Amino acid sequence: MAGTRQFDESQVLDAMMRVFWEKGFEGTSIDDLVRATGLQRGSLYNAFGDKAAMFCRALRLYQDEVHASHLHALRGDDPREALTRLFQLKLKSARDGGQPQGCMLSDARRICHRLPTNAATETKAAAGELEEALFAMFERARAAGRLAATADCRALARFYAAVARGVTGTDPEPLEDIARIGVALLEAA
Amino acid sequence: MAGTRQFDESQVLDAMMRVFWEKGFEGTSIDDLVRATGLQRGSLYNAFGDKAAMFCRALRLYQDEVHASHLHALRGDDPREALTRLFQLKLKSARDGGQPQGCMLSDARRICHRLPTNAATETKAAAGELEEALFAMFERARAAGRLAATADCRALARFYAAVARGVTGTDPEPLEDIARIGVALLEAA
DNA sequence: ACGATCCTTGACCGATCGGTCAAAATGCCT
DNA sequence: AGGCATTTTGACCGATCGGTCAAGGATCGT
Repeated sequence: MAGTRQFDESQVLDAMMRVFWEKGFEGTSIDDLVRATGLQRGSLYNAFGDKAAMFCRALRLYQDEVHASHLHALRGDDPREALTRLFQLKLKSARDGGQPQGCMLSDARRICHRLPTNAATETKAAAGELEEALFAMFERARAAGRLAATADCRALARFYAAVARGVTGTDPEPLEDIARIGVALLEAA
Repeated sequence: MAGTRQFDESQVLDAMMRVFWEKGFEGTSIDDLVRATGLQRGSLYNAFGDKAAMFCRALRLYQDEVHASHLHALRGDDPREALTRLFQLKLKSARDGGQPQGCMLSDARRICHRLPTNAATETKAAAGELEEALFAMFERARAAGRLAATADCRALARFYAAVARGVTGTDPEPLEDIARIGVALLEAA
């Protein structure tokens, strides 16, 4: 029963991410993780370090899986299509129902003083990535003539980043409305 | 040193609200509240009940102070003015710096299963109040001819409620941009 | 085959958690 | 003045917290 790793690390990380995502850092106990992963206490500590390190690894997975797909949706220079793709992603995950309703990043920001310093700065940076991706997309759109030359790309990016933050945990039906309005209002800009 | 209340309940509630607001329900210990209020453990329990009850009282204060002012901003039938007032409130509290950056309601929703059932439903209801206030305001605006007759008030309300949720914790400068865009885009609807 | 190395297991640690309680102290009512 | 009700106080409770560790078993290199 020992000598070599008895578990798939990525599966374990996925289980940990779900727990942290759903219950938050403070609300998650090591025993919660033991139950969710099927591993024993000591194995968890041996593999990852301490609770903060476990959270960091789970957070990175969260960013890679959830966040990265959002950034990818904002490719291209057509703002209407890009925003539609972004909202479609949100809608899909809202309909799935499988995932928790909160946002791990917002929880991470609240408790970042209890994390290693590099993770804290990394978290802050990640929180701004969506705005940057939106900004870059809007600038491409303006250069391509799909957006008025006078459009304030920075302000638009900040605005739609706020919308994206605000829809986390929203039910599918209201989310459809929000997506429709979000795209429709863009036409005016 | 006893026999009659030695403290001002509203002051104590205000202190408790700040702690819960900043650290969240799970992240707040009774000792935190003891330190913040200056009261002793037993006095807190004698006055309020248990931790969940303390949180409920603090949450109600939060709703009355913070939430109610937002609802009040949405009076009248001029959507541009109403939204401007709403954003101005957010901007003011962002500049104050005195208040924590998170949203107590979102924390409350996460841990509502640990609260008395009535508080849980009350919390869910409160979370929808802003949307309802926006909806009513947009309907008044449409009736007054300040909004296109074809405007989807429900969808607009849901959209701006998402924006309002999304700006919590945002710095003043980006918030100004968001407010400007939010009002400007409305003109198009 | 054998020692070095690594992983697993479950008991265990001190600290802190939310919550309780009896005793002391005070104010109120008659 | 005197009994009653209420608040304050600080010690105390069992449960749970995050974290550690020695013992035992399995694998690998030689």
